Amino acid sequence: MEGELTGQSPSRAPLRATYRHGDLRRALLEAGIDLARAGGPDAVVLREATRRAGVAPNAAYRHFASRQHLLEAVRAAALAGVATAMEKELASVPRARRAADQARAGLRAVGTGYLRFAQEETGLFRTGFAPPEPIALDPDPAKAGPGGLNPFQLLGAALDRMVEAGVLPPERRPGAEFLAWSAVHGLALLVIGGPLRGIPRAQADALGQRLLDMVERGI
Amino acid sequence: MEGELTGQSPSRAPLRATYRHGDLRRALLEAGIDLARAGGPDAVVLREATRRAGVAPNAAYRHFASRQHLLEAVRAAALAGVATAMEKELASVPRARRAADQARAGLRAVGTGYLRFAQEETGLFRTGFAPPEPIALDPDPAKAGPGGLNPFQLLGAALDRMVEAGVLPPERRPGAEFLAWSAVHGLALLVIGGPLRGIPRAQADALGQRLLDMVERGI
DNA sequence: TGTACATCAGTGAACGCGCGTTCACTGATGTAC
DNA sequence: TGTACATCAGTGAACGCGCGTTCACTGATGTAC
Repeated sequence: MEGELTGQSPSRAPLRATYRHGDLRRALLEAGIDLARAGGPDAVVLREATRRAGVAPNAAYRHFASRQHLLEAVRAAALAGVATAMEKELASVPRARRAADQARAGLRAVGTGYLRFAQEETGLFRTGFAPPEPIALDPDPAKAGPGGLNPFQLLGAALDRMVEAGVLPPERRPGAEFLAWSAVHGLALLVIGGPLRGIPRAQADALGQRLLDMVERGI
Repeated sequence: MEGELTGQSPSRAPLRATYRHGDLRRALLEAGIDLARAGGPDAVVLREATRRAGVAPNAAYRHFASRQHLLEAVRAAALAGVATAMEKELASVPRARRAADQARAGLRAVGTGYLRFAQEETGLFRTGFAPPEPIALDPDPAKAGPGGLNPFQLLGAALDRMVEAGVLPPERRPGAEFLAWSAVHGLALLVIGGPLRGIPRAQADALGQRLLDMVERGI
């Protein structure tokens, strides 16, 4: 190996002054996230992650039992990113006079955050929701945003608030998250990899709002 | 190579009496479809297709310029399958008295066919709509059902009939296919690879109908 | 009807690829005395 | 405060894998004469 401990490794590895890395787990995870960001789930490659961390390929096994485990950690981070985008959108909702308007705006914000993340972080989004592995949205904190809720929980909470505000009849509440989620998820995919790929951002956003109109009216 | 020309090749290759195969292109395409059916797009592997056709690996290059071209042909077949499922559902719609009901039932049928195909032919569905390649729904006849229309065109036609029947205001028609498609596409993915994976068929169908209610009401 | 020949579908062997993963190891670290 | 030692994070080399693809070839077919 050229570059020994202190030298530069072949590809964009950070300098390292010591034999020990210091925080290899984090470094690998972050390399994995970068890879996913740029190329989606298939781009999350163990060897490349170790290369970027400036470490031998097998060093990864001190921190992840297999490539699959690294990928899982990256997916959790991606979902946390979705949650964070939703929370950000929620936080920017202006305070409404009527509770009904407030609740509706909340659901919109959740959907908008989801769509925004899909568009701005396509690779991560695809990694978070990559088939064929099932999407597991358990309450794992690794999948949550700063507020502690994961994307699915944020959506559920928004719907709960709609029921409380009297905008959504309680008998329609059960399962409603799947209807809303379906619509938004589908549009996200059509925009990032479907026939709508590459349409101007403004147009995509307009379509997103129209879709949210449909959900609000039809749910 | 064991088995020479007339013998059996290693894995499930059909007997072959002659040096020439006869219809290798079709055989490879069908092997590719079987592979996609069982394992999605990544399972469409050139070497395995040739194995199944009982032919040397490089023989494929007489008929497909590369693995990508074979995959493209398989994807077209998958989309044609979606169109066929839609047409089948459309054909089973009972004749309604009012044009409005008829038009609404048509849109429902299109959506139902789509969801049914996703559930019954998951691997092919995923192949048809696999990222990261963009979904290209041009009027290629290879992507059409027996009626000559591809899935996107069938959806558009159903929406046109809704406008004619006065169920959908004409000013809402432009872009409406993307709203409807988003909802149905999203649900399909949640059911085949998402948190709804593995729910009982009846329940999935019920959710599908509820989703179509939402679309009908909200579009 | 028979023969020579061009065509081109399929053969057989080989390539380089990067991957995930295993092995026996080495050397930095922090802790117990 | 100094030293011996256990721990275990990272090393270096190697593996087998199946893949897509290229090469120079061979032999079945149909066509022109």
